[in-house]
Amino acid sequence: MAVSVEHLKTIPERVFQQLREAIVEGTIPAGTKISEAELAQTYGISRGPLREAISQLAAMGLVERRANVGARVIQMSSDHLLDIFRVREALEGMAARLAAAKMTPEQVQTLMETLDQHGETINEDAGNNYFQESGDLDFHYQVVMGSGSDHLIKLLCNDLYYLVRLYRYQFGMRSKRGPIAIVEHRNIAEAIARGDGEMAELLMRSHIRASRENVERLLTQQN
Amino acid sequence: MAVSVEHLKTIPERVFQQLREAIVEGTIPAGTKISEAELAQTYGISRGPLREAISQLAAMGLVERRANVGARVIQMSSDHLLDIFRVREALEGMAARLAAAKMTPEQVQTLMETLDQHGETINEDAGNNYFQESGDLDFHYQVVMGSGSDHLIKLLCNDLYYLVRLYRYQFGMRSKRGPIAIVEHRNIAEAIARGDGEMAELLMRSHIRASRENVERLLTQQN
DNA sequence: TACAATTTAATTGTCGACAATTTTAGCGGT
DNA sequence: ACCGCTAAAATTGTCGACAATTAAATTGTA
Repeated sequence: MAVSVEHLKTIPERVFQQLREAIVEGTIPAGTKISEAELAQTYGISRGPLREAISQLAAMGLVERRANVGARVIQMSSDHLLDIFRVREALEGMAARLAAAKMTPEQVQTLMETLDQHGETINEDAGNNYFQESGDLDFHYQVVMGSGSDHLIKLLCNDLYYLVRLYRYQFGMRSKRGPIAIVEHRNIAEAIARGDGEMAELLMRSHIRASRENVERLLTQQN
Repeated sequence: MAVSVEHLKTIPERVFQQLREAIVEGTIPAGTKISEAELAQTYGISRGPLREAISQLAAMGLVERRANVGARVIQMSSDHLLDIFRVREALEGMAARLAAAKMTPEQVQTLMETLDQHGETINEDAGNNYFQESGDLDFHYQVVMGSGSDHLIKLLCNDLYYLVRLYRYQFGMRSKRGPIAIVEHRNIAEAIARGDGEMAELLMRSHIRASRENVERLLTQQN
């Protein structure tokens, strides 16, 4: 997932992004203690900027910080995970509604092409969950961007989606909902394309709810 | 609005809260440049901890920060304000739905008593918007807490509600929806009390949407 | 050996000084 | 008087060292 990088002017920003990626990708495993001295040396910087980066990570919920003790990479509980789905259902439902009203024809066109591509990918390679999951976020990302809401974009694209990626790594569950999700995506996109915000929200919420219920099933049968 | 204060152990936390309150209350007016040197001297601290506090303010959207330039208190645009309402509609709708399922009888009891009190206050003193507005947030606060969702609580109570308070100061509009809002609050509370999550969400969203449309009207006729 | 208290070590929190960047002030030319 | 350029001042970014707190190790005792 390429992230626009143009202005990593300041050290905290750059280190924040690097740490965020390392945590999400699992390079720094869940529960790991974030040692300031160690990381400062690793990145060749002072502890000041590093602390600011850690604060940002704490603010978005990727690490938990306790005064005079330090920060640890969060390890997600089932409750925490299901909670995220509920917030996504609310926010992305609204995003879909707004996208139906505000997306430009070009954006809709791009969205459709993305879906076509996902459909092919899944046929060619039914077992590969990587592209599947990555593609899933791609779709949601585009819808949120299409909503034109700065707050929704910030909350979802800058915060929640990283938690989603983290959970996918930590729980590592293969969903098998891929083909169904593709169809649901297409239905949502068509509602957006015809400007039916009400329906777009309904379908998006239903889509995320189904995803949550699926995860809920996997969690209960696995414990 | 009393905030639990038990552990303002570290300087950044304490200063963050103080600055947040000063900004929301208008003590530091909109658009004001946040001078690090000046504030550090004012609070009698070093610039390090102060910068962390400013980062937190930037993360929650109360100030805007630019590298090598500094931070300024945000001045809310109409678009920004309406955007907040849409996010609130989505999040608080979900909060009400969850609250209907998870609120304890004691919490419901407290909620009802709060509403009784608001009703009296408004009758005694129909023109006083202070208690009205303050009471409004009180109600929403209790519902969100009742949802039991850590994420919703964080997003709404720790972030968005401060922006709401800020906008109420910056725009300073007297809504006159007070009596109507009270009735809407009561309907929402009753839906929650009887465990009807679907209806609670519907009513909450309708309530916030009405509030937004009212603000929208005031904005267009005033410009 | 197990446990508790005390001392030691390691880690986080805070500070003051220096470096880099931006903004302001001053100057000369047209 | 106005505009562009240069230099100075002010502000933010970064660093290294010290203080305060917490976690670990050691010792003493039952």
